[in-house]
Amino acid sequence: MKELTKAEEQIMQVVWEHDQLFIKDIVDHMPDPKPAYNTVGTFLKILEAKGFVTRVKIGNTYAYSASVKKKAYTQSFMNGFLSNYFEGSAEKLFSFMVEEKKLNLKQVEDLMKKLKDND
Amino acid sequence: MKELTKAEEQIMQVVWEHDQLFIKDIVDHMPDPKPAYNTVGTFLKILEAKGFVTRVKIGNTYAYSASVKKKAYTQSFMNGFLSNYFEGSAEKLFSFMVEEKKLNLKQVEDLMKKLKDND
DNA sequence: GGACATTTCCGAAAATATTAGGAGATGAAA
DNA sequence: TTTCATCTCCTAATATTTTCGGAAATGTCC
Repeated sequence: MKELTKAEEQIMQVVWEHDQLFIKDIVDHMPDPKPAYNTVGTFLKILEAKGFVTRVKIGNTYAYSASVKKKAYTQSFMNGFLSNYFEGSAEKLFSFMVEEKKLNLKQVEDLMKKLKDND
Repeated sequence: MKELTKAEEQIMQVVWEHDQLFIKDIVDHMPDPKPAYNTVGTFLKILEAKGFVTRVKIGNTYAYSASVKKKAYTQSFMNGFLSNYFEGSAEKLFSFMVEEKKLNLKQVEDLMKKLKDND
């Protein structure tokens, strides 16, 4: 899976939030300082070439939507993160989060109960 | 905390693995294709300016070591990852890892026992 | 001392990423 | 039908990142 650059990722974050949207909608949803309309257009072309978005003509203009799901990208991004910082081990990341107080054990227990019920 | 670019990060990964080392040692530890000696030197200068490494003169040459600990950088990198992909929630990342079969519940239970004992 | 290897420092070329303007097309508004 | 706004496509400037060569300094080996 191709990687996203910072600016590309920002666009994708907006695209992922919506089913389908026009360039101007993307601009609207971008955080300030908003990029120029054409800047977003350029990135969408790049993202289309990389296979991250597709567009369809609606009326006389194009609407864009994500072709790579956020989940899939997250997955691959996480694998990189795991391999660079945790020797590829999710357990190590888990322990790290507990140590760093991102997760506390009580929360984990509750979550585990819920997850077990989903089995 | 400043961000590392891809190439800078690769250097840091090597520096983090060792207490202190010379440019040529870093080159040796880089994955193929190994960068030129001077390329590594340039990155070390950048990394020093960014505050990630320090150097001390040993004999007539410089030895480098990390001034930002891997743990600290991991922490800040993870926060970015969490906020971009999990609305800042470590619980969501945890659930994601379980769903994606990176973690299974048995492993987590075992780990939790260990972590509790450390309290 | 002269040849060779290593290191440092400076500078810049090459590659990549980011930003956006201009021109033409198209449709809507007066 | 002229004018205005919007959208697309093409193009290129700018900024950042990545890569490394050249020259000077220093030490080593005969």
